[in-house]
Amino acid sequence: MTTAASDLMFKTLGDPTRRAIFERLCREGELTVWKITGPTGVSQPAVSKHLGALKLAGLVKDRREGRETHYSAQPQALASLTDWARQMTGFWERRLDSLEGLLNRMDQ
Amino acid sequence: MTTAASDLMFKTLGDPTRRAIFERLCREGELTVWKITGPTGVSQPAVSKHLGALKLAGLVKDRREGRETHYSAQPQALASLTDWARQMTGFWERRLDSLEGLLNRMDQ
DNA sequence: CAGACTCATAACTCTGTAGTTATGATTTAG
DNA sequence: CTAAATCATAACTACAGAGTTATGAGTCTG
Repeated sequence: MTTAASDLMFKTLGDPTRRAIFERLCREGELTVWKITGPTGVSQPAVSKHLGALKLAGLVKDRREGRETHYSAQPQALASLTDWARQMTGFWERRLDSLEGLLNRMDQ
Repeated sequence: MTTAASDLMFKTLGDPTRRAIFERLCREGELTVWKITGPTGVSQPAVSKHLGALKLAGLVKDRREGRETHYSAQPQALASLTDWARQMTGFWERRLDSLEGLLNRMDQ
């Protein structure tokens, strides 16, 4: 049960600001905290906290270089999310299949 | 930009209780509010509110029958989620490709 | 019709957390 | 060495929302 992983994933990506930061890192690649803070509309400490949460969920990694920290996205982490979705759809389809089977048996 | 759809999706599935309800509907199929309330550990009004949120996000549909309401999962709605994930991974890979191309050109 | 059942809504409380400002720890520049 | 720059942490505030109880609306039973 990877529920624990996807649990943290959903919780982390639930916040719009945090998700916007992650999206930008996916589009633009590695960025410093300063550059990320720019268009977000929130303060630098707020951005740092969001980056900390994303890192805790394994969605980003950081690399210190002098006095600046570079963050980059780790989209592979989204696998636990798509896995969960696939699993949910699977349960649903299997139910349809068994229903179909039942109807077929009733037909005979 | 399907950001609006996936925005609501993430927000809705962000709550553990709500996600547990959705998972159960995927596994067990159509259920009444009463049956859903059972193992959740929360009150019936709380469950009703969660079901309302799930319905608003298009993740479940309801069917009234006498004095009881039957809810069932709509896993197709998860498409906007996996689409978003695919898009994010796509941005990332495209960046790797262009980096690779750049390195190749520098090699020559 | 009276009463039990199922669900939704209203009104309210309370906790989690996203935001703030202030400050400290490092690092670069002059 | 002093000052500016970059980021993280601490302490605090404020609000969204998940939970509660109480109640209403609609439905079946006897």
